[in-house]
Amino acid sequence: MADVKSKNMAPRDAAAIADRLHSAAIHLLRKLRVRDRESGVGPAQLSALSVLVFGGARSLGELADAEQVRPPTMSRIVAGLQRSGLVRRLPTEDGRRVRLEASAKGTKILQEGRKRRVESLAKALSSLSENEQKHLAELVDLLQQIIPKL
Amino acid sequence: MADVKSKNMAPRDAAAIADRLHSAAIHLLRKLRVRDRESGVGPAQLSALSVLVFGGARSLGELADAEQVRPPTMSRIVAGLQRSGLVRRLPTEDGRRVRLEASAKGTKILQEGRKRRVESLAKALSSLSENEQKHLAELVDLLQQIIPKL
DNA sequence: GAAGATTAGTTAGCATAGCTAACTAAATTC
DNA sequence: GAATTTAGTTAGCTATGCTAACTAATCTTC
Repeated sequence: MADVKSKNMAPRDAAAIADRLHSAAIHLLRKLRVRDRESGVGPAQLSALSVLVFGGARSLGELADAEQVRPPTMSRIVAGLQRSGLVRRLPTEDGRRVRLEASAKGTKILQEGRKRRVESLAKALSSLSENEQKHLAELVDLLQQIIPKL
Repeated sequence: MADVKSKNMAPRDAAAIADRLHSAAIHLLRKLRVRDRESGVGPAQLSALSVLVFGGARSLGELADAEQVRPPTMSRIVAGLQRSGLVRRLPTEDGRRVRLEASAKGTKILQEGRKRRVESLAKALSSLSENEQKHLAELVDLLQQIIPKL
């Protein structure tokens, strides 16, 4: 097919994509939540923990920025993580700041959750062709590229 | 040019994909939430309303299934929608069931939200190439295929 | 170096949303 | 007609989001 550069994304297609992407994200998370609940850690806590585990230690404000929530919200999320022994707070030279880092237990719990998600995803992916599976992997890159621009 | 990194999906990459998809969905929704808040309707209410607007009227239990939440949760979501005049409840032949349908106001609010999301998405998409934009639409197709299998 | 301004984080208080358990009311089954 | 099943609600818990207002530490400014 002579598909060409002139084929632009018509405005009405953008609307459909936006709606479907929105809806897909909501329902994807609802499904994954089922498995994540096995960890006994809430979704916001799990996501914040994942930043610390994969991205390294940082301050509360930095973590709030990374998670796109307000400081009071992150303050409570971290309090929960600390109460469960998944995160440690260490003092810094700047007496106002705290340094947050994942504990061994926190790292372990996160990796177990990761394993469960991979299981679920692998099962779901098995309904797609090899090609589609590889394609999906590439497409997640695109999603990650546009999120910071939203 | 600027083509997505073409790497194979080795088994160990499945973990990375699962994590990134999970994280991308979380952060996508956090971004969209900012715009959605302008509607004055919460995310769960907005999503349920969208099912009624685009999918048509149905019972509370059916709506709960579509949204993958428990009946008590949907009961409260619908109560909020009704309180705001976005949804109507009508009796059915089966006295236990209710028929839920979006009101004109509900439909209008949803479409305004859709417009805002499209604006945001279109802006973000503008940083991608033509080709990448088309690919993103395919990603949504794949996501919609795998979500029911999760 | 003290007064004031800024910055980091917490506390308080409100709303939404998720769950389970236990209830009411209607329909179906026996 | 009694018992069971089904649809939805109510009550009560937890987690997450917000803003406003606070404390404490640091930085600025004179």
